[in-house]
Amino acid sequence: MSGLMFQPVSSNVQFPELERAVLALWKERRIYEKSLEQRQGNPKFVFYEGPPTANGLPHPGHCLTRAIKDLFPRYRTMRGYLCERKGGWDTHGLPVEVEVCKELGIHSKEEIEQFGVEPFIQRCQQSVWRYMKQWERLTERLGFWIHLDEAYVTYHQSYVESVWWSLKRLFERGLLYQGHKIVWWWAQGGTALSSGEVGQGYREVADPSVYVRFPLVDQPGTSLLVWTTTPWTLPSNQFAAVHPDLTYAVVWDEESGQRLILAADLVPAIAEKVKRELVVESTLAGRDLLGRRYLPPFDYYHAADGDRQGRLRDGGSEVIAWRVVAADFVTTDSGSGVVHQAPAFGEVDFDVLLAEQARFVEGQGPPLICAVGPDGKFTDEAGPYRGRWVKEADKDIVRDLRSRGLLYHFEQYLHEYPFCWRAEDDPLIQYPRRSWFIRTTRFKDRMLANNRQVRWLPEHIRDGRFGNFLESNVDWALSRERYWGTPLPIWVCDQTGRMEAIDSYQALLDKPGGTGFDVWLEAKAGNPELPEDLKVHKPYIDAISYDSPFAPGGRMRRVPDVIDCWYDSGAMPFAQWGFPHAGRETFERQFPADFISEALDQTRGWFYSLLAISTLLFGERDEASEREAALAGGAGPAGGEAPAGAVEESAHPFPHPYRTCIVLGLMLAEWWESRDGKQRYLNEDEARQALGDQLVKKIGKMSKSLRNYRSPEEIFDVYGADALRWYFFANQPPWNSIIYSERAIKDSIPEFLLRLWNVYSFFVIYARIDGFDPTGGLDGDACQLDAEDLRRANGYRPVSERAELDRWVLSELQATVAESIVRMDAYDNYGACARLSQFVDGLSNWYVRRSRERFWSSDVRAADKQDAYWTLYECLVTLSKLIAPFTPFLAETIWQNLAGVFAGRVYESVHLCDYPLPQTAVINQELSVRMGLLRDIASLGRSARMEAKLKVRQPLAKVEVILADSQHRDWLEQHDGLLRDELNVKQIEYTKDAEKYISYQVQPNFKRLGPRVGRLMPAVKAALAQADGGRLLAELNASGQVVLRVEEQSVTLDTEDIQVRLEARPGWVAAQGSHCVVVLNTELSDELVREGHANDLVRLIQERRKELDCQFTDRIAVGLVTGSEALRQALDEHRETIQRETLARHLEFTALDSVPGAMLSIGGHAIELFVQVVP
RNA sequence: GGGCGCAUAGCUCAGUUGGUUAGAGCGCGUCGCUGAUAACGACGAGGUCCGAAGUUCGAAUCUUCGUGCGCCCA
Repeated sequence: MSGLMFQPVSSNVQFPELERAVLALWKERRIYEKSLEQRQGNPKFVFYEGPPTANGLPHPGHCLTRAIKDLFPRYRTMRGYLCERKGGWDTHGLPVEVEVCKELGIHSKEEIEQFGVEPFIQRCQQSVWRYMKQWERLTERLGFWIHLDEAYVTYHQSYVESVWWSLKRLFERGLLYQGHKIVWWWAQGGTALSSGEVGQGYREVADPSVYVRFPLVDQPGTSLLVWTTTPWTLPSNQFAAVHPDLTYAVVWDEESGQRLILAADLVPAIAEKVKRELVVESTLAGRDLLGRRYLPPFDYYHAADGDRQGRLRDGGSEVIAWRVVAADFVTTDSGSGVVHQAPAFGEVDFDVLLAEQARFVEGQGPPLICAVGPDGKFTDEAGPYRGRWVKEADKDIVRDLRSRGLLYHFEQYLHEYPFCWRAEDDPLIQYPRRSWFIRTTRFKDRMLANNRQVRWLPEHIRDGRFGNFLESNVDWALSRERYWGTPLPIWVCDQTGRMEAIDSYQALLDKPGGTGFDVWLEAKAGNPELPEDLKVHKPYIDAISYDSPFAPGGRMRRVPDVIDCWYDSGAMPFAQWGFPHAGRETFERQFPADFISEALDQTRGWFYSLLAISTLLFGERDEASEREAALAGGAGPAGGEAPAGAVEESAHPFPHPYRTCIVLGLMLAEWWESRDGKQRYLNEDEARQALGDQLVKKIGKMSKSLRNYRSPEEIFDVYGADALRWYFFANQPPWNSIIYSERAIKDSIPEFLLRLWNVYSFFVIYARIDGFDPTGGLDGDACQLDAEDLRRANGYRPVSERAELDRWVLSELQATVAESIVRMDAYDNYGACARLSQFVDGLSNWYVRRSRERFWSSDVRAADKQDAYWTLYECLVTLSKLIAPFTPFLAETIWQNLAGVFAGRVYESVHLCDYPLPQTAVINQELSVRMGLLRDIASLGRSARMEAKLKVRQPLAKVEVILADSQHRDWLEQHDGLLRDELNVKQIEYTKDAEKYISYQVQPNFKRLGPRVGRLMPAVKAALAQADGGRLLAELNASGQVVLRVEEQSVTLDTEDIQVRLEARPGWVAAQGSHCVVVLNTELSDELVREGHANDLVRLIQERRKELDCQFTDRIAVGLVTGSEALRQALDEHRETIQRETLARHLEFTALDSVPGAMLSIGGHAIELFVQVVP
């Protein structure tokens, strides 16, 4: 015996307090580290951390991600895998620059340059960690075990050089190229905006809406009628687009004396606009217009190139521009059905240009025309408009068109248009920028093949959102004209324009004639605090140049761009280890990931960047693609350098870089506000108090500015991390959108945590009273307190020798173990939680409830009592392991106490234990069914009592139970003690022939009969319903089958082909369930009534004990004064029971002088009750 | 405009391969229990399973169309 006792358990549990103690324990004993050390050499479970940006406060959504990211690694670790968890931080990108700009009170790139790129990126580097402490605190408090101190950081030199290596590989294989990209451009600031930023800046504005005539070259007097809302793009016009399948009309406009061509469907609308009749002369298909030449409204380019022809790839030649082309995006929703194309200022227009260029022999197609400079002002090529800000020139352009008779109609047009979110008076324009691209489109099929191997949860992501996204893949626009990011490692020869990629700082140092390294060295000398990692960043890296290998005297200088920070994050599988410059082995070991998880918004973010980069770099070998890649390499900008031989080494079979990906739903906020929306509350009660009924419940996006959610810290402090975790895991599959509802989080406490706590507390209270000691006889190492270990202890009897209830609950326990494993192996935390919850409910509301008396029994040594302790102990210890990945704090608290009595002979933390394996021999399916039936009967009995208004304290003489199926009857009869007790009746009778109480309704077993009788089903159903159920059953029981005549056919049914329902006949106090009917005998004898009175008194005394704050073991004296002789006799008759139940040493029918009495009533008789604690 | 998803009780959500009494929690009502109790438990009321059409002996579940909402893209 250890001599140790379980620590007393507070019934007033404060989970947050317990959790803080657990955190301290983990830290002090290095439990997380030990959980890894213990699994060294075991199979790997590879987890990748999707790097959060520490450039903002963590919010509740991050709690969900981090909770799920903790759950499965914890689970797998307990299952014996080695799951290393390396943290990571995403540190580059525009958001960081914006943060710093805010701090400096500046906006534009110009201002950044004035401030100085060097101090700017130094500030970016410092800014990144601003919220680090909060992130770390949240991570730890939530119980997310991950190595933060060894986290990868995307701006670190080793990380950047890994990224460089990968880009060099792509470059050398011809997969990195320069092209144009049409971006939303903030001309005043000289920068492109991300789609997120653009989305923030939409406002409704009035813009000109103009209908312009484009006269046809070969048909004087006839014009295309072209619509645009951006007149300033007209000088850069290159084409007019029609839909080939639309019908176009040639109309005669009397007033202008012109023929116009426009979509036939739009003729009435246009006629109404110009308020005159347009006579349709003829119609033609859009395709018939293709190739027709027109005169653009401005001839700045047309004057020189209007007749220029180019050779086509397919032979022949064509004019390069100013003709009608086909485009699918043309509709008749608005405009004229003929669309002005200025490829420089619209993405779809640009695609049209690319398609046109592709038709021509290289170099002979249409160039990109752009009469606007990056400052948003017209260039010299735009004649009189040169130097004018485009939006301001609109008016003059319209005036000009009108004066030349080209303007057909003008109006104002209200629409949403984006403005710069940092300078709200500045409209954005679409504008072409030189940009670097990764040729991902060439790998579309391989990405799709890779994607098909990934296990997506939910499954529809694979072929749905993500699959579709891959299908519509466009080349990855990689470069950013910004400052704080991984520099694009391309150096260009200033003589020949030829380029090469660099994969490390050392490679630069090794280059002949290298200069510019001193810029960094001087900066470092001036400020020794500067992190070494900054030397691979702008502006230091830009200073480095070296001798060109391509031309004598030429110098190699870096392109100015940095890269998209999504590329950084997608490179993490190898870059986190510095691969291939370092960490080769680790990378091979930790690739691919078994499991990743992020929210849905990462579909086009991290999920894509990971898959794309991985497929391009490590894709399966496939000869066709290799050939293609080699070919592309030949056409690449470096000019035909053969790819280095590294791909073959690192080809991996799909899927990679992740095998399983849980896509989490978005998290929504819940709040209440006044009808006018001015007052906002996070809590319904508060809202109700302030607003009365004038409140509106809102569910919507979380918003920092609305402050419509509570901070995670507050939730932790009030309810605890386990409550939040359980809410996340148990309330919905993780991919559903989830409402961050304080109420719901709070509710997860009584539903699960508190219920389990109460069972645990119950156990400890009695174990302490009775001195139950599991360590007795259990010498040596008790390991993790498995059944194997416990078996050796004194008083632990084989399960088969224990009471039915014990065998039942242990069977349920093992079934729960089995199912939890199946579910969790399938990443189904929701299903696992449901099963765990169901078990705890059974444990609390059936096992403990029905076992109470065993724990109260005064015979401490009795085997039955010992069995009860062992059973409950095993359930709780096993549960603490089962719930450990879900609610690690509660699990640890329970383990520390229940296993703590072994003082050093068991694992020091539940998180070092193995996840339990099911003892299948203990699972008893039949017992489970039978106990279920028993509980059903109990429930029906209570229902019937309720209906008859007979409270449970009033004993009844008898209930009768009629079963639809007699299969389990014998067993039920033998085990009716539980039921008698639960229903408080003297006798339970299973009536065989019960036609007195019920009628039988026979229904077909649809599932079984469906395939056999098919169309006859309704007739069979009717025939069965009409038949005399009792006779039918009797026949079936006698002969095993029955023949039915239905629609001239005979159908033979056996016992399995039917389902019997029972219906209680009216006139009885009864309740019917699907399998049985319970009938109550409501006759009350005097004797029963007297017993009821005694029960009433017991309850009154217990209540009094509680008021007096009695200890569970306190003995009392009871005094009773009543004027009713009948009541006095009744109580006297049961005095033994009363005294036993209430631990009353004395019970006298006199007042106790030393304490005040309480005036009460039993069965309508007044009684005064005195209770006093006695020593 | 396209893609994906969602729509089930007053609220938040489950619902296995289609099988005939559609579930849980909260809230509400009634009652009970209290020697586990910031409690807990039982019982009850509460459903056109968004609408329409179809497939089928049978549809919340499968198909098509529509409506509304959300997300992503244009």
